[in-house]
Amino acid sequence: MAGPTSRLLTLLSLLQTSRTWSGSELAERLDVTHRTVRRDIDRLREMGYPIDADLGAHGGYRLVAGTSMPPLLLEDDEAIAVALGLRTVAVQGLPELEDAGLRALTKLSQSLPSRLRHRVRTLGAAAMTRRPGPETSVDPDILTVLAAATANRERVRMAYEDRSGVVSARHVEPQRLVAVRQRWYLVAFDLDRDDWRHFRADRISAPRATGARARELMPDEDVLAHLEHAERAMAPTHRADVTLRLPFDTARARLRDHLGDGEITPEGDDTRWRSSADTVEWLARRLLALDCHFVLHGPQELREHLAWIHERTG
Amino acid sequence: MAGPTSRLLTLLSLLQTSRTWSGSELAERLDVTHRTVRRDIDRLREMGYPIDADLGAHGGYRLVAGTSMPPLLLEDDEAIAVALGLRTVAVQGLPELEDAGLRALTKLSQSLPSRLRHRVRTLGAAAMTRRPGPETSVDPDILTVLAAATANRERVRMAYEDRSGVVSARHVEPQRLVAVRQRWYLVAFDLDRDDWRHFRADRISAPRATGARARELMPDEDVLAHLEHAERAMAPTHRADVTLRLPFDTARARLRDHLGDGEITPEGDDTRWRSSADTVEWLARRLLALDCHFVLHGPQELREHLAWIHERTG
DNA sequence: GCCAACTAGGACGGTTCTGGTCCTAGATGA
DNA sequence: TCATCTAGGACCAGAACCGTCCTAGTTGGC
Repeated sequence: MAGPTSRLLTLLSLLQTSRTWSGSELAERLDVTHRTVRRDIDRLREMGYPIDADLGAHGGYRLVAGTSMPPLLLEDDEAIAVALGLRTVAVQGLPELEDAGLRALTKLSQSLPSRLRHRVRTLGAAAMTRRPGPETSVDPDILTVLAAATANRERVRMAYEDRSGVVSARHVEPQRLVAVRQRWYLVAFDLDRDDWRHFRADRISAPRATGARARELMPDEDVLAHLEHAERAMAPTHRADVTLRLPFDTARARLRDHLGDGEITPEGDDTRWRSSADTVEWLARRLLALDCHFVLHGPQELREHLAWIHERTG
Repeated sequence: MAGPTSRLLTLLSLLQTSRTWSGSELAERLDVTHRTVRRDIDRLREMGYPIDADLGAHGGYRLVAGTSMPPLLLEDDEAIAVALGLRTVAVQGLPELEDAGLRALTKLSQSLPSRLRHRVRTLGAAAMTRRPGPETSVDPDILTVLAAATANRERVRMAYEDRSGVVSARHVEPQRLVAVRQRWYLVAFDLDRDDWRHFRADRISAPRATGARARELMPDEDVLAHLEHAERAMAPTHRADVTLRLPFDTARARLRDHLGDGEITPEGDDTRWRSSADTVEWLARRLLALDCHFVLHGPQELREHLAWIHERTG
């Protein structure tokens, strides 16, 4: 609590409580003079965190939206809420965001104090009390272990149940964890079988990082190619056909890095997009997430579903 | 980017990516010497963020779980994922956590850059494509505006639709925003009617803080009393009867600050709890969130639902 | 229309912190 | 064994920090 650094963090956390603080209040809390408080405020502003000040009587300081995210300083229960929220996003989130959600969740889990970790686990179980849902769901704990091991390039031991229901112990070097539609796949080098394999995350149990470093490396394009056929095996049941009011390049950029995107072709100034999925809900979300105008050519179920959403969201 | 403070934040954000970083890598990234990196690491450790180091060749630093949450440094897409996750937690989350979720969401929304804000909104709409659900849902944006105004003690103008469907403009001083079961209520002083009122959040539209300070103040116990009868009017349809394997005081503490908790009475070393709600799902979650052993006396639907959960979660 | 209560920011000077350049010690894997 | 890491002490010049003065400008209330 001595240096100016931790004081700045405390100051930031106070300002994040979304109320105004007068200089005197802050000075008292931080145990420094008014002058130093203002110098600290200046410093935060220089660091890019915009702080508004109300002049005059009853004035004060307030953190407002800027151009970049300030560090989030969370209380215990807030951290738990964030962790639980991220579980739902990562496991059954929006396309394009499953990945970000999992990254954030891993980040948070890594530094989550153990007393909170336990609460997240029990509350997480409690939160699963709704909607069985057709989607095969994955335990978020398993996902975070895999994500951490992948990022850290550590070997993993785990149990895997293959397509025919046989469970076997595996020793792998994780290469990439990727969401294809609403399923998570781990692409890894299988040390026993001495070859690259992909594993459906919902069939993995009890994974743990061994601490040993992974050695094998696979270029990203090979990872994608490797998943292509998992992709095909899924036999999606709905097929959307849409004209996006987006230039081809923009459309391709927004769809970048996702599998199961189907065909993307230029169509005048617009882009034609044909994509398939298991549910119209998923197609609808994918489409809305693109955040652009579009003309839907089919199928009818998707059109109805979009109309229903439109009606609900105003 | 000059001072040691922003360097420490950068260092923290690097260490949060859940991989190990060698001193040289960090030195290069932060543009300082090895020695300084180690001094920075020491400083972080002194501030209470535990950093593990692997000795020897291929060693490196890694942030591990400690006793308190380090500031979360999020990328753009991660921030969006967190915001979306929190929306679901706050709007239809677990009892005891709706409040924390909303606090965190308000915190984050307040400092969310506008370019991200827009994306959160469209993606949020896309995420609502599932399950109409019986619960009356609230727009998270409305909740955050109300929460910020309440925390900041600012007056609010809004439109309100009363029980009979009549919409009127209101000018109020928000006092407290509280979740009773799965509904949010705003307790506020109505400036036109010159009296305290409570408003169901899902009937509020287009709220905006005027910037003027609120003056009236109501003690917390009065707020609760004021909501009591909203509470009664709800006519819950399920009534749980449970013996909690918890001392009376502990049970009361865990149930503290929540309305609709029904009766809590001591029963030997345990505690008897009778509570009602609209859905068995809610009762189940409430019960599981207590994280204790219990004996269920009824009703049968709840017993079945708990069995189903048990089966699903292993 | 004045005063109290705020933010904003300059000048000064003693004290502390910072961060590079030296070291040496100990752990680890190839 | 050696290369490659972390750990940490000693030194020191320069930078920063922070309290104690100031003055200026803004706002709301009485």
